Amino acid sequence: MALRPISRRSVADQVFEQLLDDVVDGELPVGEPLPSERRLAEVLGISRPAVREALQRIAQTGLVEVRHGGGTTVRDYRRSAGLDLLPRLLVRGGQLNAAIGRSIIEARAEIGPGIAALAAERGGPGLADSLEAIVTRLETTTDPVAWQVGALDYWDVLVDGADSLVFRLMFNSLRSAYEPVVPALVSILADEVGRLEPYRLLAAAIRAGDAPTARAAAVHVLTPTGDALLAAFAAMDGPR
Amino acid sequence: MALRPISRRSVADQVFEQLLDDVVDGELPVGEPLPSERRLAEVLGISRPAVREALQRIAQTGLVEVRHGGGTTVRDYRRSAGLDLLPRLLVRGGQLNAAIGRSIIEARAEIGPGIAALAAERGGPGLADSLEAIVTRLETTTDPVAWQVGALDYWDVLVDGADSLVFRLMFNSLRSAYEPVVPALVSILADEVGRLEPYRLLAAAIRAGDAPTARAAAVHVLTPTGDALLAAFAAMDGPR
DNA sequence: GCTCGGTCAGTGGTCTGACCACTTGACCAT
DNA sequence: ATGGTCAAGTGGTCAGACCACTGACCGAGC
Repeated sequence: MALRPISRRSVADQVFEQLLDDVVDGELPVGEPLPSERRLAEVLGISRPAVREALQRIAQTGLVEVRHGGGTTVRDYRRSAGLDLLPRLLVRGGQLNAAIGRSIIEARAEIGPGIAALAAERGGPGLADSLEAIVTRLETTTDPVAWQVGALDYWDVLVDGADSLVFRLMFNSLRSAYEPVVPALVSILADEVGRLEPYRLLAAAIRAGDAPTARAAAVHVLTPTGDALLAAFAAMDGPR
Repeated sequence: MALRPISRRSVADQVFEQLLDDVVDGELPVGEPLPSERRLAEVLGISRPAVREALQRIAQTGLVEVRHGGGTTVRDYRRSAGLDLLPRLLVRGGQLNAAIGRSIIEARAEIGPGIAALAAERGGPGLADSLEAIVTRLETTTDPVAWQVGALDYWDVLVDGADSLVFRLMFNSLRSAYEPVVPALVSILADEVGRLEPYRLLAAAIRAGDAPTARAAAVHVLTPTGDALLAAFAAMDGPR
């Protein structure tokens, strides 16, 4: 008997997601005033506090602007939203958005080497030890999903070593977008599972404190999976 | 007569900021359960819905975890918060945090050239036109704050040209952290105002569709101000 | 002695209905 | 044209109540 956990979204959660979708899909055009809180509560058949909680969260995300006495208006999320929105954009309605995925891979390819270089300058041998410990753990990991998550842990440690809060927060945002879709992507990445050599080389460069080499090694860590994913996303998009 | 707009924070806003500060400062240790909503409402002398709105926003930011029936616990914001937290970290209690500032400059130096390269590949002459229009506008700008904001507009357009949603959202987060502190930093950047040549060269590389040159040009755009700010931040930190 | 299944206090989730504070626009007096 | 007044509609806040859930406790049963 294979039971699945019951999902029990709170009312405010559902309103939040519904509003988010409507804004991102453009069903609520930019500049458009939202229905009043009372009206939303009435239409949705819920209480006003529930509407407000959802609305405040939407505002926190930068998708709408709430003005006391002046109504609530839709903002252009491309201009006003932050990176925290990314997870919700990558997968919406259970579907994975290929264009967003492509963008993530591009950004990762650009940022990853920089993180590796900083980590090489600041990490020291202790960091290299931690990285190699993860590589050793990956050696005995056969489940491909667990392997990918382990690779994320490798980067997690690396980002810590870079000692840069901005990169840390960026990584958090990217990770929380990427991690949930790993199971869906794992078949694409099957060939990469077990390729530990690039990770070892990167750890060695970190140990040596050699930033340029670390930068180059990071490229070799990222490129194979990046290319595989880009190809898959291109296929998903279909011939345009 | 120089009038300043009246700031009129809502109750929920104040609770939000107070909780955020307490979490970031570590006054509420990670893993610690928060007081219950009822208790918070009582202690703060406000209603429970107001507490809840603040709490939901804090949870949206990733600083706490709320479990139905199980209380609310503090999370490690370095692991769970996203880049949206950055503006609130850079300036807190009216004070500018030098370590965060340094981190922002580092990240900008790493990401900016990548954006320029992508923009060169994808932008085309139209993008170069827009960029040069901004440069022309900057020529006649004497107010240093306005000049810095104009420079941000330049990057805004450039990011659009890169056609990457991830970089777009990153830029939004960085900009909303940086822009509010421009007035405070403008004296440090006084020497840079009017240095338009790097911006012109970058626009030219974009027009030529020459990604490597654009990347190098971006470095020359970013380095002078970056170095000046890093020096200033180091001075703020004092001799360690 | 151990596990299982209730029980219950405390927590977050939701609702109702009321009032306050603010913005907006129309209208009016100056 | 300017500024004052007012009413309608909006978001902000409050109080109190009830529902749904978690976690710890505890006794019955093996």
